[in-house]
Amino acid sequence: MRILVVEDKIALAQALEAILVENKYTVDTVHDGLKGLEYSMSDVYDGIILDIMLPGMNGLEVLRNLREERISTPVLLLTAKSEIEDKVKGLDYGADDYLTKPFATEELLARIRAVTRRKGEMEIDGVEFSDVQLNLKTGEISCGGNSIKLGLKEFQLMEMLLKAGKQIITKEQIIDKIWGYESDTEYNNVEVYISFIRKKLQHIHSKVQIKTTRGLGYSLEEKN
Amino acid sequence: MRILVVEDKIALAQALEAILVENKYTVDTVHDGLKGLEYSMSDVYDGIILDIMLPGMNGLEVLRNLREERISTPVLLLTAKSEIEDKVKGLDYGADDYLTKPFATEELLARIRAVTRRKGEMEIDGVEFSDVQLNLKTGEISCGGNSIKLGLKEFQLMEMLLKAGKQIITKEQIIDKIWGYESDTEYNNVEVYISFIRKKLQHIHSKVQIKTTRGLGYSLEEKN
DNA sequence: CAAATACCTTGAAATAACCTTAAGGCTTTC
DNA sequence: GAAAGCCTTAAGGTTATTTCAAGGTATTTG
Repeated sequence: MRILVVEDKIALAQALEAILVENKYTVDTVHDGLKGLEYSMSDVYDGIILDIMLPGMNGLEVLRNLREERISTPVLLLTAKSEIEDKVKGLDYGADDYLTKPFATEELLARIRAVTRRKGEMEIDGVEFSDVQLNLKTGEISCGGNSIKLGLKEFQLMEMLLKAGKQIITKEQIIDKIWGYESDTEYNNVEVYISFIRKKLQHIHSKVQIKTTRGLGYSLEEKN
Repeated sequence: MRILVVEDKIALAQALEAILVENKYTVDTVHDGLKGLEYSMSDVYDGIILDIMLPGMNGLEVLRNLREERISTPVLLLTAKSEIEDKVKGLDYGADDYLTKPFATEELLARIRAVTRRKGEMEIDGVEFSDVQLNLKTGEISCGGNSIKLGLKEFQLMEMLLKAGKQIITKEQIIDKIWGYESDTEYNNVEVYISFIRKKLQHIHSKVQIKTTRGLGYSLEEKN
Protein backbone atom coordinates (compact mmCIF):
# COMPACT_ATOMS: atom_id res chain seq x y z
CA MET A 1 0.00 0.00 0.00
CA ARG A 2 1.49 3.27 -1.14
CA ILE A 3 0.31 6.48 0.44
CA LEU A 4 1.04 10.08 -0.51
CA VAL A 5 1.09 12.65 2.29
CA VAL A 6 0.64 16.28 1.27
CA GLU A 7 1.26 18.46 4.32
CA ASP A 8 3.27 21.64 4.68
CA LYS A 9 3.91 21.63 8.39
CA ILE A 10 7.08 19.61 8.65
CA ALA A 11 6.44 18.31 12.16
CA LEU A 12 2.99 16.99 11.31
CA ALA A 13 4.19 15.55 8.03
CA GLN A 14 6.90 13.62 9.79
CA ALA A 15 4.50 12.40 12.43
CA LEU A 16 2.08 11.11 9.78
CA GLU A 17 4.87 9.45 7.89
CA ALA A 18 6.11 7.78 11.08
CA ILE A 19 2.68 6.44 11.95
CA LEU A 20 2.10 5.12 8.48
CA VAL A 21 5.51 3.54 8.06
CA GLU A 22 5.03 1.92 11.45
CA ASN A 23 1.92 0.32 10.03
CA LYS A 24 3.65 -1.03 6.97
CA TYR A 25 2.55 1.53 4.42
CA THR A 26 4.97 2.84 1.87
CA VAL A 27 4.93 6.62 2.15
CA ASP A 28 5.90 9.58 -0.02
CA THR A 29 5.70 13.05 1.48
CA VAL A 30 5.56 16.43 -0.23
CA HIS A 31 5.10 19.86 1.29
CA ASP A 32 3.10 21.98 -1.13
CA GLY A 33 0.01 21.78 -3.33
CA LEU A 34 1.70 21.87 -6.69
CA LYS A 35 4.03 19.01 -5.90
CA GLY A 36 1.07 17.22 -4.37
CA LEU A 37 -0.86 17.43 -7.60
CA GLU A 38 2.16 16.45 -9.66
CA TYR A 39 2.81 13.35 -7.58
CA SER A 40 -0.87 12.38 -7.46
CA MET A 41 -1.13 12.52 -11.22
CA SER A 42 1.22 9.59 -11.52
CA ASP A 43 -1.72 7.51 -10.32
CA VAL A 44 0.39 5.03 -8.43
CA TYR A 45 -0.98 5.66 -4.95
CA ASP A 46 -3.53 3.64 -3.05
CA GLY A 47 -4.49 6.67 -1.00
CA ILE A 48 -3.68 10.35 -0.51
CA ILE A 49 -3.72 12.28 2.75
CA LEU A 50 -4.25 15.87 1.78
CA ASP A 51 -4.14 18.94 4.00
CA ILE A 52 -6.48 21.74 2.95
CA MET A 53 -4.28 24.65 4.01
CA LEU A 54 -1.25 24.54 1.78
CA PRO A 55 1.15 27.03 0.22
CA GLY A 56 0.90 27.47 -3.54
CA MET A 57 -2.26 25.59 -4.34
CA ASN A 58 -4.68 24.63 -1.60
CA GLY A 59 -5.89 21.12 -0.97
CA LEU A 60 -9.34 21.57 -2.45
CA GLU A 61 -7.82 22.87 -5.67
CA VAL A 62 -5.52 19.88 -5.85
CA LEU A 63 -8.46 17.61 -5.28
CA ARG A 64 -10.60 19.26 -7.92
CA ASN A 65 -7.84 19.06 -10.50
CA LEU A 66 -7.24 15.46 -9.70
CA ARG A 67 -10.88 14.46 -10.13
CA GLU A 68 -11.13 16.44 -13.33
CA GLU A 69 -8.36 14.30 -14.68
CA ARG A 70 -10.43 11.28 -13.71
CA ILE A 71 -7.90 10.06 -11.21
CA SER A 72 -9.87 8.32 -8.55
CA THR A 73 -7.31 7.59 -5.88
CA PRO A 74 -9.04 7.80 -2.51
CA VAL A 75 -8.40 11.09 -0.75
CA LEU A 76 -8.55 11.74 2.96
CA LEU A 77 -8.83 15.46 3.63
CA LEU A 78 -7.08 16.93 6.62
CA THR A 79 -8.00 20.22 8.24
CA ALA A 80 -7.98 22.24 11.40
CA LYS A 81 -11.47 23.56 10.86
CA SER A 82 -14.49 21.39 11.34
CA GLU A 83 -16.96 23.79 9.82
CA ILE A 84 -19.82 22.16 8.03
CA GLU A 85 -19.42 24.28 4.89
CA ASP A 86 -15.86 23.10 4.49
CA LYS A 87 -16.85 19.49 4.88
CA VAL A 88 -19.62 19.90 2.37
CA LYS A 89 -17.30 21.47 -0.15
CA GLY A 90 -14.59 18.88 0.38
CA LEU A 91 -16.91 15.95 -0.01
CA ASP A 92 -18.53 17.45 -3.08
CA TYR A 93 -15.15 17.99 -4.66
CA GLY A 94 -14.60 14.27 -4.50
CA ALA A 95 -12.92 13.61 -1.18
CA ASP A 96 -13.58 10.19 0.23
CA ASP A 97 -13.32 11.14 3.84
CA TYR A 98 -12.49 13.90 6.19
CA LEU A 99 -10.35 14.12 9.27
CA THR A 100 -10.16 17.11 11.61
CA LYS A 101 -7.05 18.01 13.54
CA PRO A 102 -6.27 17.02 16.14
CA PHE A 103 -7.03 13.37 15.61
CA ALA A 104 -6.23 10.09 17.30
CA THR A 105 -3.76 7.78 15.62
CA GLU A 106 -6.29 4.98 15.69
CA GLU A 107 -8.89 7.04 13.90
CA LEU A 108 -6.43 8.02 11.21
CA LEU A 109 -5.53 4.40 10.59
CA ALA A 110 -9.14 3.28 10.57
CA ARG A 111 -10.10 5.90 8.03
CA ILE A 112 -7.18 5.05 5.83
CA ARG A 113 -8.16 1.41 5.92
CA ALA A 114 -11.79 2.24 5.18
CA VAL A 115 -10.96 4.50 2.30
CA THR A 116 -8.45 2.25 0.61
CA ARG A 117 -10.49 -0.87 1.10
CA ARG A 118 -13.43 0.51 -0.82
CA LYS A 119 -11.40 1.27 -3.92
CA GLY A 120 -9.41 -1.90 -3.71
CA GLU A 121 -12.51 -3.95 -4.26
CA MET A 122 -13.12 -2.54 -7.70
CA GLU A 123 -14.34 -5.36 -9.82
CA ILE A 124 -12.94 -6.10 -13.21
CA ASP A 125 -15.50 -5.73 -15.91
CA GLY A 126 -13.89 -7.46 -18.81
CA VAL A 127 -12.32 -10.72 -19.84
CA GLU A 128 -9.47 -11.00 -22.27
CA PHE A 129 -7.17 -13.28 -24.17
CA SER A 130 -4.04 -12.12 -25.92
CA ASP A 131 -4.89 -8.90 -27.74
CA VAL A 132 -8.69 -8.96 -27.57
CA GLN A 133 -10.82 -7.99 -24.70
CA LEU A 134 -14.54 -8.32 -24.21
CA ASN A 135 -16.15 -5.52 -22.29
CA LEU A 136 -18.91 -7.08 -20.28
CA LYS A 137 -20.58 -3.75 -19.75
CA THR A 138 -20.77 -2.61 -23.32
CA GLY A 139 -20.89 -5.95 -25.09
CA GLU A 140 -18.06 -5.08 -27.45
CA ILE A 141 -14.84 -6.81 -28.30
CA SER A 142 -11.84 -4.67 -28.98
CA CYS A 143 -8.26 -4.98 -30.10
CA GLY A 144 -5.97 -1.99 -30.13
CA GLY A 145 -8.12 0.90 -31.24
CA ASN A 146 -10.72 -1.14 -33.08
CA SER A 147 -13.87 -2.43 -31.56
CA ILE A 148 -17.09 -3.98 -32.73
CA LYS A 149 -20.41 -4.78 -31.18
CA LEU A 150 -21.55 -8.35 -30.62
CA GLY A 151 -25.09 -9.66 -30.65
CA LEU A 152 -26.39 -11.42 -27.57
CA LYS A 153 -25.58 -14.97 -28.60
CA GLU A 154 -22.24 -13.93 -30.02
CA PHE A 155 -21.52 -12.18 -26.77
CA GLN A 156 -22.32 -15.18 -24.64
CA LEU A 157 -20.32 -17.50 -26.83
CA MET A 158 -17.34 -15.16 -26.91
CA GLU A 159 -17.44 -14.93 -23.15
CA MET A 160 -17.26 -18.69 -22.88
CA LEU A 161 -14.38 -18.87 -25.30
CA LEU A 162 -12.39 -16.17 -23.55
CA LYS A 163 -12.89 -17.74 -20.17
CA ALA A 164 -11.80 -21.12 -21.48
CA GLY A 165 -8.84 -19.67 -23.37
CA LYS A 166 -6.72 -22.46 -24.78
CA GLN A 167 -8.93 -25.11 -23.30
CA ILE A 168 -11.38 -26.76 -25.60
CA ILE A 169 -15.08 -26.33 -25.09
CA THR A 170 -17.52 -28.65 -26.84
CA LYS A 171 -20.62 -27.74 -28.75
CA GLU A 172 -22.50 -29.67 -26.14
CA GLN A 173 -21.23 -27.36 -23.44
CA ILE A 174 -22.00 -24.33 -25.53
CA ILE A 175 -25.56 -25.39 -26.22
CA ASP A 176 -26.14 -26.35 -22.62
CA LYS A 177 -24.95 -23.01 -21.39
CA ILE A 178 -26.39 -20.66 -23.97
CA TRP A 179 -29.55 -22.39 -25.13
CA GLY A 180 -30.29 -24.42 -22.03
CA TYR A 181 -29.59 -28.07 -21.43
CA GLU A 182 -32.85 -29.36 -22.77
CA SER A 183 -32.88 -27.37 -25.95
CA ASP A 184 -32.92 -29.25 -29.24
CA THR A 185 -30.78 -26.70 -31.01
CA GLU A 186 -28.72 -28.11 -33.84
CA TYR A 187 -24.94 -28.10 -33.73
CA ASN A 188 -25.07 -26.16 -36.92
CA ASN A 189 -26.33 -23.22 -34.99
CA VAL A 190 -23.18 -23.07 -32.95
CA GLU A 191 -21.14 -23.30 -36.10
CA VAL A 192 -22.98 -20.34 -37.49
CA TYR A 193 -22.12 -18.22 -34.49
CA ILE A 194 -18.51 -19.35 -34.49
CA SER A 195 -18.41 -18.19 -38.05
CA PHE A 196 -19.87 -14.80 -37.11
CA ILE A 197 -17.34 -14.30 -34.37
CA ARG A 198 -14.44 -15.30 -36.60
CA LYS A 199 -15.49 -12.63 -39.05
CA LYS A 200 -15.63 -10.03 -36.32
CA LEU A 201 -12.25 -11.01 -34.93
CA GLN A 202 -10.73 -10.47 -38.35
CA HIS A 203 -12.51 -7.18 -38.66
CA ILE A 204 -10.72 -5.76 -35.61
CA HIS A 205 -7.42 -7.26 -36.80
CA SER A 206 -6.88 -9.41 -33.80
CA LYS A 207 -4.24 -12.10 -33.64
CA VAL A 208 -6.68 -14.34 -31.84
CA GLN A 209 -8.25 -17.17 -33.78
CA ILE A 210 -10.84 -19.74 -32.97
CA LYS A 211 -9.31 -23.12 -33.53
CA THR A 212 -11.55 -26.06 -34.18
CA THR A 213 -10.55 -29.49 -33.05
CA ARG A 214 -12.54 -31.97 -35.03
CA GLY A 215 -14.82 -34.10 -33.01
CA LEU A 216 -14.00 -32.23 -29.83
CA GLY A 217 -14.80 -28.56 -29.95
CA TYR A 218 -13.37 -25.06 -30.09
CA SER A 219 -10.58 -23.16 -28.37
CA LEU A 220 -8.65 -19.93 -28.75
CA GLU A 221 -5.16 -19.55 -30.08
CA GLU A 222 -2.82 -16.84 -31.25
CA LYS A 223 -1.89 -16.51 -34.87
CA ASN A 224 1.91 -16.14 -35.48
CA MET B 1 -31.23 7.21 -6.67
CA ARG B 2 -32.71 4.72 -4.27
CA ILE B 3 -31.90 4.99 -0.58
CA LEU B 4 -32.71 2.63 2.25
CA VAL B 5 -33.28 4.16 5.68
CA VAL B 6 -32.91 1.84 8.66
CA GLU B 7 -34.01 3.71 11.77
CA ASP B 8 -36.25 2.56 14.58
CA LYS B 9 -37.36 5.92 15.90
CA ILE B 10 -40.38 6.68 13.77
CA ALA B 11 -40.14 10.46 14.03
CA LEU B 12 -36.52 10.52 12.88
CA ALA B 13 -37.19 7.96 10.19
CA GLN B 14 -39.99 10.06 8.78
CA ALA B 15 -37.89 13.20 8.93
CA LEU B 16 -35.10 11.51 7.00
CA GLU B 17 -37.48 10.17 4.44
CA ALA B 18 -39.06 13.60 3.97
CA ILE B 19 -35.71 15.28 3.43
CA LEU B 20 -34.61 12.66 0.97
CA VAL B 21 -37.82 12.54 -1.02
CA GLU B 22 -37.73 16.33 -1.20
CA ASN B 23 -34.38 15.92 -2.92
CA LYS B 24 -35.67 13.44 -5.47
CA TYR B 25 -34.35 10.31 -3.88
CA THR B 26 -36.49 7.22 -3.91
CA VAL B 27 -36.70 6.02 -0.35
CA ASP B 28 -37.56 2.79 1.42
CA THR B 29 -37.74 2.81 5.19
CA VAL B 30 -37.59 -0.07 7.66
CA HIS B 31 -37.54 0.05 11.44
CA ASP B 32 -35.38 -2.83 12.61
CA GLY B 33 -32.06 -4.44 11.91
CA LEU B 34 -33.33 -7.70 10.50
CA LYS B 35 -35.56 -6.04 7.94
CA GLY B 36 -32.72 -3.68 7.23
CA LEU B 37 -30.41 -6.54 6.35
CA GLU B 38 -33.07 -8.29 4.32
CA TYR B 39 -33.80 -5.23 2.21
CA SER B 40 -30.13 -4.37 1.78
CA MET B 41 -29.43 -7.82 0.43
CA SER B 42 -31.52 -7.10 -2.64
CA ASP B 43 -28.58 -4.94 -3.71
CA VAL B 44 -30.66 -2.34 -5.50
CA TYR B 45 -29.83 0.63 -3.31
CA ASP B 46 -27.43 3.42 -4.08
CA GLY B 47 -26.95 4.11 -0.41
CA ILE B 48 -28.05 2.97 3.04
CA ILE B 49 -28.53 5.18 6.07
CA LEU B 50 -28.10 2.92 9.01
CA ASP B 51 -28.67 3.69 12.67
CA ILE B 52 -26.37 1.83 15.04
CA MET B 53 -28.84 1.46 17.90
CA LEU B 54 -31.58 -0.79 16.61
CA PRO B 55 -33.90 -3.42 18.02
CA GLY B 56 -33.23 -7.00 17.00
CA MET B 57 -29.88 -6.71 15.28
CA ASN B 58 -27.77 -3.63 15.75
CA GLY B 59 -26.44 -1.52 12.92
CA LEU B 60 -22.88 -2.77 13.12
CA GLU B 61 -24.09 -6.35 12.88
CA VAL B 62 -26.17 -5.52 9.84
CA LEU B 63 -23.18 -3.86 8.26
CA ARG B 64 -20.86 -6.76 8.98
CA ASN B 65 -23.29 -9.26 7.51
CA LEU B 66 -23.75 -7.13 4.46
CA ARG B 67 -20.06 -6.85 3.76
CA GLU B 68 -19.61 -10.54 4.32
CA GLU B 69 -22.10 -11.13 1.55
CA ARG B 70 -19.94 -8.91 -0.62
CA ILE B 71 -22.58 -6.26 -0.99
CA SER B 72 -20.79 -2.98 -1.33
CA THR B 73 -23.60 -0.48 -1.22
CA PRO B 74 -22.29 2.67 0.48
CA VAL B 75 -23.38 2.88 4.10
CA LEU B 76 -23.75 6.01 6.15
CA LEU B 77 -23.77 5.17 9.85
CA LEU B 78 -25.95 7.17 12.17
CA THR B 79 -25.38 7.42 15.89
CA ALA B 80 -25.82 9.55 18.96
CA LYS B 81 -22.35 8.84 20.25
CA SER B 82 -19.30 10.36 18.71
CA GLU B 83 -16.78 8.22 20.49
CA ILE B 84 -13.70 7.46 18.52
CA GLU B 85 -13.78 3.73 19.27
CA ASP B 86 -17.22 3.50 17.75
CA LYS B 87 -16.11 5.34 14.67
CA VAL B 88 -13.12 3.08 14.33
CA LYS B 89 -15.23 -0.02 14.64
CA GLY B 90 -17.82 1.26 12.19
CA LEU B 91 -15.28 2.18 9.58
CA ASP B 92 -13.46 -1.10 9.97
CA TYR B 93 -16.69 -2.98 9.50
CA GLY B 94 -17.01 -1.35 6.11
CA ALA B 95 -19.02 1.81 6.69
CA ASP B 96 -18.33 4.58 4.23
CA ASP B 97 -19.08 7.47 6.48
CA TYR B 98 -20.33 8.47 9.81
CA LEU B 99 -22.87 11.02 10.96
CA THR B 100 -23.50 11.96 14.57
CA LYS B 101 -26.88 13.09 15.78
CA PRO B 102 -27.95 15.82 15.78
CA PHE B 103 -26.90 16.83 12.30
CA ALA B 104 -27.64 19.62 9.85
CA THR B 105 -29.79 18.77 6.82
CA GLU B 106 -27.10 20.17 4.55
CA GLU B 107 -24.47 17.94 6.02
CA LEU B 108 -26.66 14.90 5.64
CA LEU B 109 -27.23 15.66 1.98
CA ALA B 110 -23.58 16.38 1.35
CA ARG B 111 -22.54 13.11 2.90
CA ILE B 112 -25.15 11.19 0.98
CA ARG B 113 -23.94 12.77 -2.20
CA ALA B 114 -20.32 12.04 -1.36
CA VAL B 115 -20.98 8.49 -0.42
CA THR B 116 -23.20 7.61 -3.36
CA ARG B 117 -21.01 9.28 -5.88
CA ARG B 118 -19.32 6.74 -8.02
CA LYS B 119 -15.70 6.50 -7.14
CA GLY B 120 -13.78 9.47 -8.36
CA GLU B 121 -16.62 11.19 -10.13
CA MET B 122 -17.69 14.69 -9.43
CA GLU B 123 -21.22 15.72 -9.02
CA ILE B 124 -22.03 19.09 -7.60
CA ASP B 125 -25.69 19.28 -8.43
CA GLY B 126 -25.88 17.67 -11.77
CA VAL B 127 -24.67 14.74 -13.77
CA GLU B 128 -23.64 14.98 -17.37
CA PHE B 129 -22.53 13.09 -20.42
CA SER B 130 -21.11 14.77 -23.49
CA ASP B 131 -23.24 17.85 -24.18
CA VAL B 132 -26.24 17.18 -21.95
CA GLN B 133 -26.50 17.82 -18.31
CA LEU B 134 -29.21 16.85 -15.89
CA ASN B 135 -29.95 19.33 -13.15
CA LEU B 136 -30.76 17.32 -10.07
CA LYS B 137 -32.54 20.22 -8.44
CA THR B 138 -34.85 21.32 -11.21
CA GLY B 139 -35.17 18.01 -12.99
CA GLU B 140 -34.33 19.49 -16.36
CA ILE B 141 -31.94 18.29 -18.99
CA SER B 142 -30.13 20.91 -20.99
CA CYS B 143 -27.78 21.19 -23.92
CA GLY B 144 -26.30 24.51 -24.96
CA GLY B 145 -29.05 27.05 -24.41
CA ASN B 146 -31.95 24.63 -24.67
CA SER B 147 -33.51 22.81 -21.82
CA ILE B 148 -36.60 20.81 -21.09
CA LYS B 149 -38.24 19.46 -17.99
CA LEU B 150 -38.45 15.75 -17.26
CA GLY B 151 -41.18 13.90 -15.42
CA LEU B 152 -40.17 11.98 -12.32
CA LYS B 153 -39.76 8.61 -13.96
CA GLU B 154 -38.00 10.15 -16.92
CA PHE B 155 -35.73 11.95 -14.48
CA GLN B 156 -34.80 8.82 -12.59
CA LEU B 157 -34.18 6.87 -15.76
CA MET B 158 -32.09 9.66 -17.26
CA GLU B 159 -30.06 9.82 -14.08
CA MET B 160 -29.29 6.13 -14.32
CA LEU B 161 -28.32 6.44 -17.95
CA LEU B 162 -26.06 9.41 -17.34
CA LYS B 163 -24.31 7.71 -14.47
CA ALA B 164 -23.76 4.57 -16.47
CA GLY B 165 -22.61 6.49 -19.55
CA LYS B 166 -21.34 4.10 -22.14
CA GLN B 167 -22.00 1.12 -19.94
CA ILE B 168 -25.09 -0.88 -20.59
CA ILE B 169 -27.86 -1.01 -18.04
CA THR B 170 -30.54 -3.67 -18.33
CA LYS B 171 -34.27 -3.21 -18.07
CA GLU B 172 -34.11 -5.44 -15.05
CA GLN B 173 -31.79 -3.02 -13.31
CA ILE B 174 -33.95 -0.10 -14.33
CA ILE B 175 -37.12 -1.65 -12.99
CA ASP B 176 -35.43 -2.76 -9.77
CA LYS B 177 -34.13 0.69 -9.09
CA ILE B 178 -37.00 2.86 -10.23
CA TRP B 179 -40.06 0.74 -9.53
CA GLY B 180 -38.64 -1.44 -6.76
CA TYR B 181 -37.31 -4.94 -6.96
CA GLU B 182 -40.60 -6.62 -6.23
CA SER B 183 -42.61 -4.68 -8.74
CA ASP B 184 -44.16 -6.49 -11.67
CA THR B 185 -43.79 -3.60 -14.05
CA GLU B 186 -43.61 -4.67 -17.67
CA TYR B 187 -40.51 -4.13 -19.75
CA ASN B 188 -42.66 -2.22 -22.16
CA ASN B 189 -42.98 0.53 -19.62
CA VAL B 190 -39.26 1.07 -19.66
CA GLU B 191 -39.35 1.16 -23.43
CA VAL B 192 -41.99 3.84 -23.34
CA TYR B 193 -39.85 6.04 -21.14
CA ILE B 194 -36.79 5.44 -23.23
CA SER B 195 -38.84 6.62 -26.14
CA PHE B 196 -39.94 9.77 -24.29
CA ILE B 197 -36.39 10.61 -23.32
CA ARG B 198 -35.16 10.08 -26.85
CA LYS B 199 -37.70 12.57 -28.06
CA LYS B 200 -36.65 15.13 -25.47
CA LEU B 201 -32.97 14.64 -26.28
CA GLN B 202 -33.72 15.43 -29.91
CA HIS B 203 -35.78 18.42 -28.88
CA ILE B 204 -32.80 20.08 -27.18
CA HIS B 205 -30.58 19.14 -30.13
CA SER B 206 -28.18 17.06 -28.14
CA LYS B 207 -25.60 14.83 -29.74
CA VAL B 208 -26.32 12.22 -27.12
CA GLN B 209 -28.31 9.19 -28.16
CA ILE B 210 -29.66 6.23 -26.30
CA LYS B 211 -28.32 3.13 -27.91
CA THR B 212 -30.11 -0.14 -27.48
CA THR B 213 -28.26 -3.39 -27.45
CA ARG B 214 -30.80 -6.05 -28.09
CA GLY B 215 -31.10 -8.59 -25.37
CA LEU B 216 -28.78 -6.66 -23.09
CA GLY B 217 -30.02 -3.15 -22.42
CA TYR B 218 -29.42 0.54 -23.03
CA SER B 219 -26.39 2.80 -23.00
CA LEU B 220 -25.49 6.32 -24.06
CA GLU B 221 -23.43 7.27 -27.04
CA GLU B 222 -22.48 10.36 -28.99
CA LYS B 223 -23.81 10.88 -32.45
CA ASN B 224 -21.06 11.91 -34.95
C1' DC C 1 -8.92 -43.13 -53.56
C1' DA C 2 -13.59 -42.80 -52.78
C1' DA C 3 -16.96 -42.18 -49.47
C1' DA C 4 -18.43 -40.77 -45.19
C1' DT C 5 -18.21 -37.45 -41.68
C1' DA C 6 -17.55 -33.12 -39.60
C1' DC C 7 -17.42 -28.53 -40.29
C1' DC C 8 -17.92 -23.78 -42.76
C1' DT C 9 -20.48 -20.14 -44.95
C1' DT C 10 -24.25 -17.85 -46.82
C1' DG C 11 -28.86 -16.22 -47.75
C1' DA C 12 -33.48 -16.20 -46.65
C1' DA C 13 -37.34 -17.19 -43.50
C1' DA C 14 -39.03 -17.08 -38.84
C1' DT C 15 -39.06 -15.13 -34.49
C1' DA C 16 -38.60 -12.31 -30.65
C1' DA C 17 -37.22 -7.82 -29.11
C1' DC C 18 -38.08 -3.35 -29.50
C1' DC C 19 -40.38 1.33 -30.84
C1' DT C 20 -44.06 4.42 -31.05
C1' DT C 21 -48.46 6.20 -30.54
C1' DA C 22 -52.63 6.64 -28.34
C1' DA C 23 -55.93 6.33 -24.82
C1' DG C 24 -57.69 5.58 -20.06
C1' DG C 25 -57.02 6.17 -15.22
C1' DC C 26 -54.89 8.48 -11.61
C1' DT C 27 -53.16 12.42 -9.04
C1' DT C 28 -52.02 17.12 -8.45
C1' DT C 29 -53.02 21.99 -9.22
C1' DC C 30 -55.52 26.04 -9.77
C1' DG D 1 -64.39 20.28 -10.19
C1' DA D 2 -62.11 21.13 -14.43
C1' DA D 3 -57.51 21.11 -16.37
C1' DA D 4 -53.06 19.50 -16.65
C1' DG D 5 -49.68 16.36 -16.08
C1' DC D 6 -48.04 11.80 -15.10
C1' DC D 7 -48.19 6.64 -15.17
C1' DT D 8 -49.52 2.54 -17.23
C1' DT D 9 -51.31 -0.60 -20.63
C1' DA D 10 -52.32 -2.11 -25.09
C1' DA D 11 -51.83 -2.57 -30.14
C1' DG D 12 -49.64 -2.43 -34.45
C1' DG D 13 -45.59 -1.53 -36.95
C1' DT D 14 -40.49 -2.01 -37.37
C1' DT D 15 -36.11 -4.11 -37.10
C1' DA D 16 -32.35 -7.00 -35.45
C1' DT D 17 -31.39 -11.42 -34.12
C1' DT D 18 -31.92 -16.21 -34.46
C1' DT D 19 -32.76 -20.22 -36.84
C1' DC D 20 -32.97 -23.21 -40.74
C1' DA D 21 -31.45 -25.17 -44.86
C1' DA D 22 -28.47 -25.91 -48.70
C1' DG D 23 -24.21 -26.27 -50.99
C1' DG D 24 -19.45 -26.04 -50.21
C1' DT D 25 -14.74 -27.44 -48.16
C1' DA D 26 -11.75 -29.89 -45.25
C1' DT D 27 -10.58 -34.27 -42.75
C1' DT D 28 -10.86 -38.92 -41.57
C1' DT D 29 -11.69 -43.83 -42.64
C1' DG D 30 -12.18 -48.22 -44.98
